[in-house]
Amino acid sequence: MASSKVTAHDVAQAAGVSQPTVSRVFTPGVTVSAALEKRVREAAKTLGYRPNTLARSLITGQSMTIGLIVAYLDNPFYTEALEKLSHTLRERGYNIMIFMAANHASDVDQVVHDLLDHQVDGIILASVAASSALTDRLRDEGVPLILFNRGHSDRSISAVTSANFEGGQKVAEFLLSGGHQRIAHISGWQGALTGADRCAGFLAGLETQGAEAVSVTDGLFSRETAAAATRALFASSLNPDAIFVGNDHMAFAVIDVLRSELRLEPGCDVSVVGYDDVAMASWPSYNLTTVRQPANRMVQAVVTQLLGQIEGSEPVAKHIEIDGPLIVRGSARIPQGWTR
Amino acid sequence: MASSKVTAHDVAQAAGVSQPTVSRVFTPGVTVSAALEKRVREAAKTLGYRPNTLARSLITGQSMTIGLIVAYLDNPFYTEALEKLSHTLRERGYNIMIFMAANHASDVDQVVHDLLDHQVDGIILASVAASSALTDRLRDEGVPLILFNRGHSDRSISAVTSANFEGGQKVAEFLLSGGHQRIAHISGWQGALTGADRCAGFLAGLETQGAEAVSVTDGLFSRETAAAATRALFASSLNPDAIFVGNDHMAFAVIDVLRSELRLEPGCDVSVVGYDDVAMASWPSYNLTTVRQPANRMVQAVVTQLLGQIEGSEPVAKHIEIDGPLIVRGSARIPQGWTR
DNA sequence: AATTGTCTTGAATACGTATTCTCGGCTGGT
DNA sequence: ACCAGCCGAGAATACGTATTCAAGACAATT
Repeated sequence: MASSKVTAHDVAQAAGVSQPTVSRVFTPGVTVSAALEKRVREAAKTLGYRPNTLARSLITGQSMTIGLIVAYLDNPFYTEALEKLSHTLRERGYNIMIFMAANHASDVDQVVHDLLDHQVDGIILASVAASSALTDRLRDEGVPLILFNRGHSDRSISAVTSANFEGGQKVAEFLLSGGHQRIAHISGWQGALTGADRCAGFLAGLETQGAEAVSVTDGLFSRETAAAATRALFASSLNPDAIFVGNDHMAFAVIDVLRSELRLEPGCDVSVVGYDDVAMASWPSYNLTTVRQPANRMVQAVVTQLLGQIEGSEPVAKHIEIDGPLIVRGSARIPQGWTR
Repeated sequence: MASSKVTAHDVAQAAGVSQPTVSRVFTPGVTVSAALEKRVREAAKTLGYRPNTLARSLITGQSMTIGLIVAYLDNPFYTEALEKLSHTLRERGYNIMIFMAANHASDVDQVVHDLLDHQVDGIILASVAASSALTDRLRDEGVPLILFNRGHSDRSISAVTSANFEGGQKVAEFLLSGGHQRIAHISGWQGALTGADRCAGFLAGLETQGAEAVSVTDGLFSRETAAAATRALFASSLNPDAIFVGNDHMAFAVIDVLRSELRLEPGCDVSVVGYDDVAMASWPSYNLTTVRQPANRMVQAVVTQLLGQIEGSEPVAKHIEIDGPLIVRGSARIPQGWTR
């Protein structure tokens, strides 16, 4: 059967052909006579030959590998995305080299360098910011980069996000239609465009109807920070009747505090709206009204754009925003006659 | 600064030395005179040189890459483990190539072959079963394999699990001490040793005290199946007063059904115990009593064992079981004077 | 029938690095 | 002062494949 290391030479010898012929048999799009191809394939099969991807990559310059950097997986939105990314890239023939990076620029830079050493064909940054030193380096190396769920001021680098500004607006409209008077916002991390845009859209949406938030706090995309913000909010005299939370992950923490510490029931005593629509949002315990980020379409967009840049069919960088609907559940009062 | 592709030859030329000297500078454990080393490092820095890992791997036969195959990430226990694995392996100088595989043997085989083509130094299977064809192939190639949170009857392949049998026993003891009379079990998938061992330990624990489960159903590690099992349980005349659920992920579904459909409060009307102690188990909404699987220690064990087999310091395969405590929270009645 | 062209295949080379081998120079011991 | 031994660096080679180049066979065109 298969011995430990079978090379193209071994197969060539067994089939009575030259090594390049073996290579041609395993290279799509290259033509070999039917007779030889059959001999080669048989020899390869009995010897258990499989081409060495490393050697192939070394010469073609294509590793067929994508580097993926993720900051954290606490937020299930990213695990969902990771799962879909993995499947989609695999369908397209690419592999994933994954790294977890703390969100410090130095750590990210280090990880990117590691990826470049491995000759990855492209890099996806999921919820991680890219320093300009880093983008310069990548441009220089000619390795495409794309941000997932993270905006970037530099339009020359690609990014896929949901329509965060519009999403924020939708929530504002929904809460105002519900007749809420004292609306608070526990925002996503303001250091990220994702968080800032949702916040800006929300505030703009309120302003359109002459309203204003009674409180805006940065929840830093963290459960603990959001929980603390909730306690502070109700310890003050503000007495909010609605809270828009920058993502579902934080919204769950807010609901937990409301219910178990403040004895307030979401949807009755206070309205809570999140952002993402992760699977857990539909679980009965939370039943969270939230803006859906369509992970499927976002992942498709990321893959299409990135591989387009790699393979040259879509060389120009793009910011892609994907619109998502407001999913109305029970955690926030539903306006009379709301149909949208 | 850095141009697109800088090779060791370029650096050698710039520093006025030979290519092998450059290689030696970047190979730990090889000695080069201080003067030359300095010249080489400076030239490398100004040119922006970094060694090409592919070329290095091709010749050394070490890719410094570990293949990781995961079945699903719905269960947060695995995302937690993935995060820790990533950090730990990176500290040890290894990279991760990740694949999601459906739990069909054919899919796993395909993925493993892809990994082998990439010359990975070792493979981790997380909650995925290994066919014997596959283990044979790996043994033949000399690539170490280790199972994470999955047992295997063949003792010649390594595996790290928690002490599932003992964990099940602990739950039995706890529930019996709590005076429960009609105890049901919604087990983990019986096709996996992990699920079967917990179940066996649990039943054995009951039997020790002359008790017996009123019902045992296979929950298949799935939320939907567990939810359906719960409904069936209470639609019958069994009227259980305690349910041991095969993992936390399913236990959350069970609690959701109990509370939102059956109007039963866990910890008062029914006791629910899970297994894993994922982060969510401590959230106020669930507050789940559960057996902790110490992800940290399990990951450490996986990495130590796998790298030991790769680097030859620990060549013999091992089954490692890691004991975890029962974490008592509010979802199950606490026996009088329980201190353990 | 002769010539042009196409198609197949083997020989040679390249990819970028690590390692073996060799040689020159240097140290240290007598 | 001489020689054994050692160390450091360059030349050559290897890793396993894809690709270029040249040559040969054969079909097609005039």
